[in-house]
Amino acid sequence: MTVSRVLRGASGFSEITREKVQRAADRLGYLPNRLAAAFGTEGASTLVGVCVPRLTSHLFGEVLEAIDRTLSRLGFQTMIGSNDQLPLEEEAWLRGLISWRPAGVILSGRTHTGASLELLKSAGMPIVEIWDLNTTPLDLSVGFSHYDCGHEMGRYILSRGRGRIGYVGALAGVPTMGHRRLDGFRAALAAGGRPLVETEILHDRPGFYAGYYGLETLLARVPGLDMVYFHDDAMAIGGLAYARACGIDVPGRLGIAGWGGMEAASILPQRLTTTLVQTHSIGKLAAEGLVARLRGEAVRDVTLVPTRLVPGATV
Amino acid sequence: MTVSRVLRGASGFSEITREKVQRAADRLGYLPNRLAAAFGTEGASTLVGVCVPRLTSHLFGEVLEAIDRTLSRLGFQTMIGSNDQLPLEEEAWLRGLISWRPAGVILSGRTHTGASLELLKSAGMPIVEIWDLNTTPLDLSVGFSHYDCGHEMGRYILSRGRGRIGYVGALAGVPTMGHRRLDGFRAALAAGGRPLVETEILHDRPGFYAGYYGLETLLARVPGLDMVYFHDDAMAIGGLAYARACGIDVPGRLGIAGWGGMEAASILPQRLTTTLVQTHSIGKLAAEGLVARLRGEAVRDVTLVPTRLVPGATV
DNA sequence: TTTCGCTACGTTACCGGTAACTCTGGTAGC
DNA sequence: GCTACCAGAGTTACCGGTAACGTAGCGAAA
Repeated sequence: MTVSRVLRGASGFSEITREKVQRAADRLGYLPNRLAAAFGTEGASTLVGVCVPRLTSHLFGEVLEAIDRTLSRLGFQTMIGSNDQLPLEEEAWLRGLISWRPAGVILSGRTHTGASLELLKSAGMPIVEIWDLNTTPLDLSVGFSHYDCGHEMGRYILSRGRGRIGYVGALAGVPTMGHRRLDGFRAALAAGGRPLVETEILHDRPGFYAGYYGLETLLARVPGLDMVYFHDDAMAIGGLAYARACGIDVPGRLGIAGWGGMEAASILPQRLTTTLVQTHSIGKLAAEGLVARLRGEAVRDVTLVPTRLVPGATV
Repeated sequence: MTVSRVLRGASGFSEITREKVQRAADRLGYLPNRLAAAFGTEGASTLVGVCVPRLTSHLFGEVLEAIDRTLSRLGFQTMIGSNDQLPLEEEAWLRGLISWRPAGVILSGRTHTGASLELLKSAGMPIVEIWDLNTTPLDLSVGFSHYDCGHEMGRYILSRGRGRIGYVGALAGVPTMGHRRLDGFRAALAAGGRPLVETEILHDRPGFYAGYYGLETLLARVPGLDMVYFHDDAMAIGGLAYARACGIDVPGRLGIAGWGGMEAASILPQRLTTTLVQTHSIGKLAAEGLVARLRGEAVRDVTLVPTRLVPGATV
């Protein structure tokens, strides 16, 4: 017990004892068994589960990195999972996670299966929903509104005098956040009296190729478009590449806008019109909020991390 | 015990009992406590630690995703860490990991501190070193030779008649694998009688900006270069952007080559000369090798995953 | 002197799954 | 009829850290 108290930094031992214990621990290379601690003591786990749609996305990579660094600085370990935006995958991962009795969990998105909700409720741990802000969160939410991103871009595009507007998306049939941006975008255009003319939503994951071929397909179907909004910057850059390859003048004949703020986008010959997201802040705030809740501190349950529309040279 | 046997799929129970147990488990929503299993029983952990340099790199994202999917398919959970290529960070992470008594660990790179080696040895678990192939691995190694990548590119560039050759790198002072590629590159050029003229190794992380400014700096110092090899594709694309911005003819006046195989590189106006890496194979083989070792199956301890130099239109 | 309160340290029990062992009833082999 | 064996089920102990409680020793207050 005395050893346990010393190594945990609890109280109830003398300075002399502390030193003796510390020396012995160092000499033996003693590593405490967190498994035993987490197992034997309710609420002593330092394990946090984080589920993101993909591990290959640069944006989510930044979020994940911010989460991992923050958690590890606060003495926690990160267990990851990826669900390809599929709630059923999330549920399966959650089942595996909860059997480790983690201290908390960070989920991306606010679409969860009924079974997931049951699991989360019975686990009784802090939950942070990130990325797509949930104003009525399960527990905590940190993020922004994808709908508003799309809506803001719609209004901006109208203000630039565009009238025949299309959209190129990805991951058709999957409840991805891009679809929420499209909803907001569509609503803004309709409100401005210039409804969205056509969409091309591929089944592929978002990426440069998908943007390239998506724009090709869309323009083949509706040649007269003067503006295309893309699922994200990677796709928009692909679209730009297609336009350049076809000799289509951007922004003269065709405007292009993306979303997400990709480093590559800013050193293109033309700066891409896009929306910047504070990935690092989201990850950091999510991790800090989770830990604050664990410590019983007061936490704001809904944290909006603002995005910023950056006018470029492509609209 | 009977319940434990049924749920583990061990033997020693009748079909009738199996069904009764299964029904009761389903009805109660029973989730086994892996913490208890891993804690109480030597070698029953299904936790695997994975340490990568960064979570924001697309290449490592692919590796990580392949690892995570493979492990999760085989019934394991992934605990991550990132070390920014710093062996000391790896050591700190390793200390935290081992206190969870994991089943195994996957490390990227083969540079480890003495304390890390001690920790790994005393933990006595399977270790997979990935990415940079270690022909005398701690346990297993899956990857390729960065030296050979650089060497092959050096020979290729000489074969294209280039003579005044420079290099733009990143993460100066950090023992990153890019430096090994540079070593191989330098050796190939020296062997061909056209030694490397100059290098510009930034302190920044690799990225588009770094490539852009790195090339600018390098050319300001040595204007007469006719070829520049970059740390990776992201930086090479940044370099291409700089060349385009300055009206430098690529590949006429300046050749550019990258490394890593980035999706963006293949839809640029010019296809980038680069080296493709089979990230997915590396991740999958690493995870499968780890599990095979855990199961006591025979495993090849060194697995070379070949890379491929792709001649583009920029050299 | 007695009692109280405090610090420093020790003892016991518990968390949940499972290895190792024990027990029971039925059956096959002699 | 007796023994050996086995499948199916139960019992006990253990993993290591820590909450809860116990105890010794000492100074201060009554």
